Amino acid sequence: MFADVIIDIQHEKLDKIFQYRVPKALEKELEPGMEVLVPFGKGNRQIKGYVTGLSETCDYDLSKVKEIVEISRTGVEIEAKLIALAAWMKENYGGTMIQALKTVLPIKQKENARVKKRLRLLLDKGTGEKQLHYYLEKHQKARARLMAALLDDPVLEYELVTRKLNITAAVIRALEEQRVLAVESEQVYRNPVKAAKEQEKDIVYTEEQTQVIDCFRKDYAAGERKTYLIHGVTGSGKTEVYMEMIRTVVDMGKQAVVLIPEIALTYQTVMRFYRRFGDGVSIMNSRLSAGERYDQMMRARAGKVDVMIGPRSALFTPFPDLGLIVIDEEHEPTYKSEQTPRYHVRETAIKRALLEGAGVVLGSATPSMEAMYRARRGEYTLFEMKNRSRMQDLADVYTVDLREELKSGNRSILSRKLAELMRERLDKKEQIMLFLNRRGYSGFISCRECGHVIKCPHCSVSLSVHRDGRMRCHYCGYSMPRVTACPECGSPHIGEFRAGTQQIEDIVKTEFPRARVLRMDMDTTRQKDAHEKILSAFANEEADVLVGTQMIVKGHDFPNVTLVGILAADMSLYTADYRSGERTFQLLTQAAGRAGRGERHGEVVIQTYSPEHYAIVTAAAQDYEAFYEEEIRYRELMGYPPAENLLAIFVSCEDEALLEKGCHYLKEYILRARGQTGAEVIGPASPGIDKIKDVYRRVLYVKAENYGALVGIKDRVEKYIEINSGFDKMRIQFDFNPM
DNA sequence: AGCACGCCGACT
DNA sequence: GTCGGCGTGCTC
Repeated sequence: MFADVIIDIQHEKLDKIFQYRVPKALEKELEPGMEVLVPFGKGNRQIKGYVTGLSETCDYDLSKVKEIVEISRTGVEIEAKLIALAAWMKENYGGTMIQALKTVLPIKQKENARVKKRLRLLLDKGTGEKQLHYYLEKHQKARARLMAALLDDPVLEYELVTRKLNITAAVIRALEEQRVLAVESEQVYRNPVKAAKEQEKDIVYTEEQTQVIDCFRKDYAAGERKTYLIHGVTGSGKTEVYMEMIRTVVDMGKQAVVLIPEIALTYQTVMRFYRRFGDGVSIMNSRLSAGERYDQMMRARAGKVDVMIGPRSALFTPFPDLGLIVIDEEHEPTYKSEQTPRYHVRETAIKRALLEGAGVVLGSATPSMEAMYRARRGEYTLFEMKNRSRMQDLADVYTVDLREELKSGNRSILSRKLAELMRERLDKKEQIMLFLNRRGYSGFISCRECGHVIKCPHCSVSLSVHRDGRMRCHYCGYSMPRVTACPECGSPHIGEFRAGTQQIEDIVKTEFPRARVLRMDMDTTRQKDAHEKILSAFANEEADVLVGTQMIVKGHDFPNVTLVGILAADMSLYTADYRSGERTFQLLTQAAGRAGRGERHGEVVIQTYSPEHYAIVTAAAQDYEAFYEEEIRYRELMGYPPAENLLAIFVSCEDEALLEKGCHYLKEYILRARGQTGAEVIGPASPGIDKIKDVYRRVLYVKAENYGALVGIKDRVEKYIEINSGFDKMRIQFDFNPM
């Protein structure tokens, strides 16, 4: 028997799998995930490694294969479980084991911490120069080079020295022994936020909250570990429920992970957890350096942390006894990784919970179609929280038909209704948010008179305009020449939808010269902290109107905002993918939730060319159920997730002709390999942008009811491209149920 | 990362 | 010749 082992050394060149023979005595015992001691290199020095897999065959020169020395018992089970999770991720999302391990294991991130290694000169200027002359005399070029650099700047980055100055580790070690320099590495334990634990006054829970908490406690005490979905409207007090659940597991000596979309990780949220759990809370965010992040992970591993709060990556916190995983704002697309392995946090969290005997809680005001679908099928336990805990009523929502505006001669981006309400607010000194939803916008064609949008006849998604003037489907590759008149009503007012935040800012300034306007988009937030600055300026009422993209709808509470204008709901409604309706509903619901968070009543204006579209009708009525029913019917009809499963295969290559050929062969192969699974192959098509940095890109979609069938196809495709050298020059990536 | 090997200039 | 420094390549 042979074992695949990864070596616990942080270096790129060793970042691969080594095969070892398994001694007969260990055959029974050895399992993937175990830490082992293996001989390595010329001197057979013994080092730590992790077993990632076992096999009967070996594809390396047998005479060179060495034997595992022993199973090392020092490494606790923590890593073993995470490695098992990595193996599952590799299997279910594609990519290599190394890629999976890198996303899962904190040890591998240590190399980032090492980047922080520095060299410090220990000699003063005079002695240093003498030393430099000595090296020059002795013709010790490398040492002289390093010495000269150190005299210029007594502290140098390790990385810079080895890369730019071409100095090997041997030279650095020699000078270190001579006490010429010291190698420093940052190894300080830090807890980024400190707060005294305050005794929070006894919270009074609503009936709904109590019911959810009690049900969870009962299950948990009975040893039942389930996945719960909390569908709770904004303001229903989900966070208190999470905290109470976490309390339950923490009191049992277990730990909890709380996942939050990066953007929602505000000071306010974090402080609430601090007040409740004191120093046992630890936070991960993108602001932390790799070293700090590693420290956090090590603190968790050592049992010094009870609750880890953070985005996606916090899911892999190496807790000794994980009890609960909470995923807040479960529907957020940031929970899907954009790098291989393209895992989804929801599915991966459920898998981790299963491996470690933990529970999972998903929460959202607008649950994703996937989560609700599973809940309806009984895979998750569903809780509904329909009442706001503080006495706030829902905002009034007006839908404005932009076609009517055009007919009555108003060509402005601000409808008469919106302008009128804005004037009213400005007089009352209340604040306004104008929201231009551009996420995923991809240049669709729509008629200004009747609202008709040009869609793919096969896939029922919008066609996108390309540079060559044709309109294309990003799923199946269907294309047609750009139309000049509306095929429905014959109107010539048909074209690409264009509007930017800049333009809107200008219009607001001309129409309301006295209003103070702030703009928040990619341009104005490029600088560090600009994001926070703009939001706090608006919160301090330094401006009357905030114009922005989707980034303004998350996080902060603005009690003085009583009017929210959604300028063009269609922008997200007609992005070229099957999730556009869902995304629009979520964004509109969230944006509407921004109005009237304080004492005063809020109003929302939704401007659209498609007021009859179900996503808009149901969002205006704040009716999730109705939206879900309509949307799931569309998904079922078209065979889109969650009704069926979709595998995207991205193929890229510098040679366009080769790429076309490769895609063709790949499609042929999949058609043969699919067998009786009933899988369908669509494409190849352009994945939106068909060329990045001179590398051409295509995408193939495989649709199947059964997820396992897709995994099977992925496995066979991986083997097929490995065997056929024709694919050597192509890069192939898999993405299950892409977002 | 850390070890061996081979190359090269300098010193005996 | 030999010695030590330095760059390179390899590790199942």
